[in-house]
Amino acid sequence: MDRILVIDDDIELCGLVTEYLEPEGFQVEAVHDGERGLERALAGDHLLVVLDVMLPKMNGFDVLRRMRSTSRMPVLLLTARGEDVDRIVGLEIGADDYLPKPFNPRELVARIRAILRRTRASEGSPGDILRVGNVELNPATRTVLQDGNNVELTSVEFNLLQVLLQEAGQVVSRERLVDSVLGRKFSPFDRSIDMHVSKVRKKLGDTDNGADYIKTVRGVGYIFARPPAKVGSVAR
Amino acid sequence: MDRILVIDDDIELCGLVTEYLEPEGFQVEAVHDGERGLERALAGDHLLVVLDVMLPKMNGFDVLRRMRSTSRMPVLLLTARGEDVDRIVGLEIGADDYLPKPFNPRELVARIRAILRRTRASEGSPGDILRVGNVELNPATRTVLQDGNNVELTSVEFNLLQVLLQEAGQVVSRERLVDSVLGRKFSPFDRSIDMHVSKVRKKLGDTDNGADYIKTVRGVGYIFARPPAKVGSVAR
DNA sequence: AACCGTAGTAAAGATTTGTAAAGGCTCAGG
DNA sequence: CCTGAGCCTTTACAAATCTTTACTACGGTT
Repeated sequence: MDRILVIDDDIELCGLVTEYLEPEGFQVEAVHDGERGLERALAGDHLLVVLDVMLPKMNGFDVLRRMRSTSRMPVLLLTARGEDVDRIVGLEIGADDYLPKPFNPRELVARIRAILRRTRASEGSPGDILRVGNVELNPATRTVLQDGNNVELTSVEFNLLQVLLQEAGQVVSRERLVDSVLGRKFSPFDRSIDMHVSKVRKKLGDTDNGADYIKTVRGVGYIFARPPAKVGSVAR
Repeated sequence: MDRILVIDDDIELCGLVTEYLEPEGFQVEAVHDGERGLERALAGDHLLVVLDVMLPKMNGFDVLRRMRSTSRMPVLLLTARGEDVDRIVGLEIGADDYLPKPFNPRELVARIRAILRRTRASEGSPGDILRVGNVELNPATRTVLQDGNNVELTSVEFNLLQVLLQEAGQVVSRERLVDSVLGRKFSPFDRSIDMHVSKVRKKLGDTDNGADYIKTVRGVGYIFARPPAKVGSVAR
C-alpha cells in the first residue's frame, strides 16, 4: 500500500485530501504541525510527503531542509496562491514539485502519481541487480557477491543489505530499517538491527581503503557508503 | 555541457529562454514546430526538453505521447495560463513537470535544475561533493579528505563540517548549528557545539597560511573561511 | 586595570553503539 | 515428540561518542 504523509494545519483540508486519495489506492496519514511532521517524515514509513509551507511550530521550508539533510523522500509542497518566491525557494531547497493553494484535487492526484512514477522509474524495477562498488546483490537469486565471490548471508542480513544498497549513499534511519527489514515498529531499546549490522559488517570485512562498508550515523541510523567517486580533476 | 531542446513556435520567447539559460551553463537548441521537435527530441542529443502545448503541425501532447513510446527523456511542458486540464493531462501522459505561461524565467531555471537533479540523482552522480580549498567532504561516503588524505571524523563532527562547508564564507549562527547538527533547540548554556568545533579544528589543523579553517564570530557563531582567491583562478 | 560576558578545552559524566554470549523459536530428521 | 542446527532476539558489558562541568583565556567596556 502506498502511504502518503500529509503535513498541514488545516484539518478540514487534510480530510478532503484523504477522501480523494484513499479511493485512488493511497493510505493517508495527516499531522498538523511542523515538528511532528518532520518526526513522522524521518521515520521513513511513507512513500511521499505533501507539505504545506505555512505551519505552526516549524514552517514547511525548515521541515524540508531538515528532511533533505538525511533523506531524498519525494516532497510535494503546497504554497499560497501567487507566491512565486515560495515556489522557487521550495524547488531550490529540494522539493520535487509544488502546487499552489487552492488546488484541484484531481491535480493533486496527478502530481503525486507523476512524482511517484519518476521516483519509481529511477529506483530500477525490483528484480534488478543492485551493485555498489564491488558488492553485488541479486534479489532474484537472493545471493550477494563481493568481487565475484559469494557472501553467505542469512535472510534478515540479506534484507538489511538490500535496503541499505537501495539507498546507498544516503542515511537510512533505524526506524526505517526495523520497519522494512524486521517488519515491526521500532521501539527504543530494540538492538536487533545493530546486531544484524554487526554481522553483515563482519561478513563483508573492510573496503579497499580500510573503512567499513556500512557507516554509523549516530542518533539516526546507518549508511552504505558509495565507493569514493573517481574525479579526474584536481583542485589547484 | 547540458543541452536543452526548446520546442515553441514563439520565436521571441525562444530567444528569451536562450538568454536566460546560457549564462546558467546550458546550451539551447530551439525548434518551432511539433514535427521537427519530435524528430530532434528522438535524436537523443539533449538532456531535457522544454515543450509548448500549442504548436503548429503537431501539438505538444502528441509530441510527448510519441516521445514516451520510446524514451524517458525529461520533459517540461509549457501550458497556457489557467488551463488546469492541460496540466493534468500533461502529467498523466508523462511530463515531468509543467510551467504555466507566462512564467518567470528564474522559475524556469529552478524547475529545469530540479528535474535534472532528480534524474541525475538516480544515476548516482557524485554531484554533491563539497569542496572548499583543500578540504573535500563527500556525503555519500561520509568521508572527508584534506589534500587527498582521509580525515577521521565522528558523526557529529562530520555533520558540523558539512553545514559549515555548505555555507563556506558565511557566518553560521550557533542556533542554526545546534539545530541542524544536533537536531535540537539551542539553549543559552549549551556548549556542545563549541566542543565539537574544537575537535574538528584539532583534526583539520591549520591552513597553509597558518590560520584556523573555522573562525569564530564572537556573539554569533562560526564561519568556514574560504581560501584566499588566487590570481588567475575564478570564483564560483 | 578591573570587570563581565563569551569562547577554548580538558576531564568527568551520560548516552549510544558494538558485539559476545545466552536464550528462545522454528523446523527437519529421527 | 524429542533433538539439534540454524537463526533471531535479548542481555550485558565494553568501547566510542556526545554533553556537561569547570576552569582558563580572551575581548571589549568602563
